Amino acid sequence: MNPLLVFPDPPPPELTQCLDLGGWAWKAIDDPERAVSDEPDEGWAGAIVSADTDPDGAMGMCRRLRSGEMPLEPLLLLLGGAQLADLDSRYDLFDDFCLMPIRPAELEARLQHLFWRSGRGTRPELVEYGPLALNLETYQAVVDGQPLDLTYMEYELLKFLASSPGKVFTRETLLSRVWGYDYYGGARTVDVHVRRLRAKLGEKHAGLIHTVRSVGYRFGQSRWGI
Amino acid sequence: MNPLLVFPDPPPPELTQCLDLGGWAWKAIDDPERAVSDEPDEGWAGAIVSADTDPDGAMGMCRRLRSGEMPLEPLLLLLGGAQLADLDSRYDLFDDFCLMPIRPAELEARLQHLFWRSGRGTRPELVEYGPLALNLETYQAVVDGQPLDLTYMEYELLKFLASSPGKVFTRETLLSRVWGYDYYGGARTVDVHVRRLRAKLGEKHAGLIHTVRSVGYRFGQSRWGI
DNA sequence: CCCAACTGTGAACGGCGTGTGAACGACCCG
DNA sequence: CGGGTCGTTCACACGCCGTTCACAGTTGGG
Repeated sequence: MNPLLVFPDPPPPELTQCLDLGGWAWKAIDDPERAVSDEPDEGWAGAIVSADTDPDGAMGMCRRLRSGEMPLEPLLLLLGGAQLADLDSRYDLFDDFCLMPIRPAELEARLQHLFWRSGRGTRPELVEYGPLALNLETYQAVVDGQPLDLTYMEYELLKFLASSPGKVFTRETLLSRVWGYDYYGGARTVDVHVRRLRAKLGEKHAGLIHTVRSVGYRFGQSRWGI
Repeated sequence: MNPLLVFPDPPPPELTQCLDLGGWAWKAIDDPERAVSDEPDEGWAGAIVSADTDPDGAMGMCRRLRSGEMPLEPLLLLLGGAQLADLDSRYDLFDDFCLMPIRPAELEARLQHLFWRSGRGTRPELVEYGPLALNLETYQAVVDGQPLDLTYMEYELLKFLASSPGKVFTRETLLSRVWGYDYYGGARTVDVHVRRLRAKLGEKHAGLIHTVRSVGYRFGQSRWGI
């Protein structure tokens, strides 16, 4: 997922701890200018501004993030109970707030709720390996920036393989995990799908899927560097 | 000001104390039916649902208040820290939540923020994507400057799809999010509505709604990342 | 070097998911 | 009560896509 913009730098340790625990990507920024210059290619997923150490700087940061031609959303404000009075008639500067000290479960719920509200739902999960990237939300696959036109089963198979790079799967395992536990069909089905996947991956990347003779298939380099 | 609907009856004393202190008008309701029958002439200003004594009843109340043809907004949910886990994927049932025990200043700020949002809202009143534009206030849809004559369900479906361009939605997801969480009906309903939407969008823009075979539907080009 | 086992490949079949037209039923309005 | 609108359901046809098969190609061991 795109990283969250976090202010200030360094952020409160209890905040970073919660974010890391929840699996959120984030990047701390101290200077409003950096919000633009250091913006990731895919843009910010949102922002968390902590007002505990530098309230004025925090509110200034909110203003800057909201004033541009591309207002940053969603924006979560962290503050102490004593700062609640300062919020009056400044409701345009943030989308939600959370009182310190942080309760991890509350922070997580507020983030989830914010992303749900913003229409993006929960964060899109990505599966990446080298030149290959799978977006589980849009059902899109990309190699070297080129989108792949995969069918449903091709996508599911590639997703399963790429989720465990280096691991060898037997045909039986693939059939039961990708096709379904109760699936009963020929093992050659896997071969054919692998062949089509390699064809669509292109000559350059067909080698991403290795054949392990007498065993099955493996995605990506072996973990032992073979 | 119109009164706030408060659940349950009687509400927690610390809640009524806060509301009275802040000068909010309110009226306690214990039966979801009463939400309609006892509705003031001017309508409810919003709702506060407390889940501390009867969590299941509270969630049921939220559902009822949100399911009608006129969903009640804004809705603030009060709950204990232990109930945070139950919120998962129920983010459509409330607009904001507040942890117990209540801190008066926080409750006040959340109410103010909620009413600010519902008034001039951070909520986008426009949904735009390429040649398509939806005016959420006037329920009007426009493609290439040409107004579309959409029915209610067509509009809701298009709005939901266009709010998350690129994301693939299963028919089940669309039924639960557009038609309602408790809707039970055939998945082919979605197909027919999509077909009519494509027809009204015209041959030129029918492709805005893509079919993702074996999965569902997607609006717009699949953008990478988001 | 030879053979057996395994895998890649092309083609063909068949199932199933989807598009489409039409009909039904609920609801509103005159 | 009758006409119209809108949402839902049904039946059917089409075409994609998963599966299977036969055969050619490849690998590795004896």
